[in-house]
Amino acid sequence: MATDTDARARLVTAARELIAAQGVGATSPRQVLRASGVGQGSLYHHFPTKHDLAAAAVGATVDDALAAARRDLDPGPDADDDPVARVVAYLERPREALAGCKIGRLTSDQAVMDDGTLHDVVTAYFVRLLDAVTATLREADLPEDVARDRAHAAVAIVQGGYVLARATGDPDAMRAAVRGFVHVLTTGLAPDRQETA
Amino acid sequence: MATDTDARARLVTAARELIAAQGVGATSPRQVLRASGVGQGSLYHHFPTKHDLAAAAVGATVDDALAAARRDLDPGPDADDDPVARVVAYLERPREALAGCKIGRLTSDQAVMDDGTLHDVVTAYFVRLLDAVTATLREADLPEDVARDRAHAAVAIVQGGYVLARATGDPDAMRAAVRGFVHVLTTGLAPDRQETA
DNA sequence: GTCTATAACGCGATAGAC
DNA sequence: GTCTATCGCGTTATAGAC
Repeated sequence: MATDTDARARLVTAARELIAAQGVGATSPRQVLRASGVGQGSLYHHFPTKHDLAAAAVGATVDDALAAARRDLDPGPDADDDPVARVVAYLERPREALAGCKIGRLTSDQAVMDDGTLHDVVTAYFVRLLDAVTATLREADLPEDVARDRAHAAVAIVQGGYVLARATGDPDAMRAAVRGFVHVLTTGLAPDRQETA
Repeated sequence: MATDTDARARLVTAARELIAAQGVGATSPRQVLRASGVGQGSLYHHFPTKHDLAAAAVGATVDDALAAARRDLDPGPDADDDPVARVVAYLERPREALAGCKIGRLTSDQAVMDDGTLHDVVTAYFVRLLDAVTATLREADLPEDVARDRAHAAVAIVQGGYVLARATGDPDAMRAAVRGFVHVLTTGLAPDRQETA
């Protein structure tokens, strides 16, 4: 049992790292074999097709990412009480900007978009993330449609920040986008702070 | 000469469409051959390697995209005089959201990021786009650093909007992100319009 | 300048021994 | 459950005739 779990876990871990760096289409089962140190027959025993391996890897990454977002957004015991401050905390969380979003990047991966299962996993991640941000903003007494639009803007800033950082090769491009958005977001809600940051 | 230009042009046109839909890595010279209708020897005569073909295709796409952005942002004879209105026009320009950004998507394409020439072309596009938006916002008497941050936010909204639209399969996700940003952008600058849209 | 034929390689997947 | 060997295919690129 330990052997079983170990080989499987090592395969998934290696697949997650390779897929995060290269995408699903550009990651071959052979690369996963080399990185995990597992034999070829072993891989195809646990994961009959590349699809199965990719689904396990992407599913685990999505679960981790959603949990991280909820830690920023949910009102915890030692978390900030102000809902807008929690959204700002989500926006300003340190990220490996040059690596790109492990999930958002899959949006450009034909192997993912053409695979119903994988596409659904990516869709579910963003739907739940947008719902969580929207719910947080609703706590700030924003109307439903305004909260939804603002949530879309917040998530888009992070995703677009990744794109800008990778494109320019400068991690600060993402921080600049977040600063620009947070500035207009907070000055819009509190006119007394307008144009002072 | 007409034959020469024609075959070359057809190759580039076909390559642009395929690369826009699939990325560079997932687009094979064979696909370009089939789509363009030219022969194999012909392709390798005009473009000795896949790199050369991709560079010509991506370069042309970048040139077109920059020209389109400048039409929105530059103060033309019949364009809006208000610089912020011009940035809003850039943000709200109709886009094929579900197709993704032809250039931004290349940021997740390993074949592009690993190729110095292609990477440089993508970098140059975003640097010039950010400079153009920054310059436009500077006309609105914003300090340099605020204008730069806000320009990063504006471009990130578009790029992130593409990601959200593709991820959720809903073109309105991009429009929601733009609405959310434009709303806080304009209410932040004009307190009298605050929370009324 | 364009054609067909083919080389050399990596891919995803399978077979069958152990 | 893991191994090695191999299949059939698509890839990028080249060779050499026309």
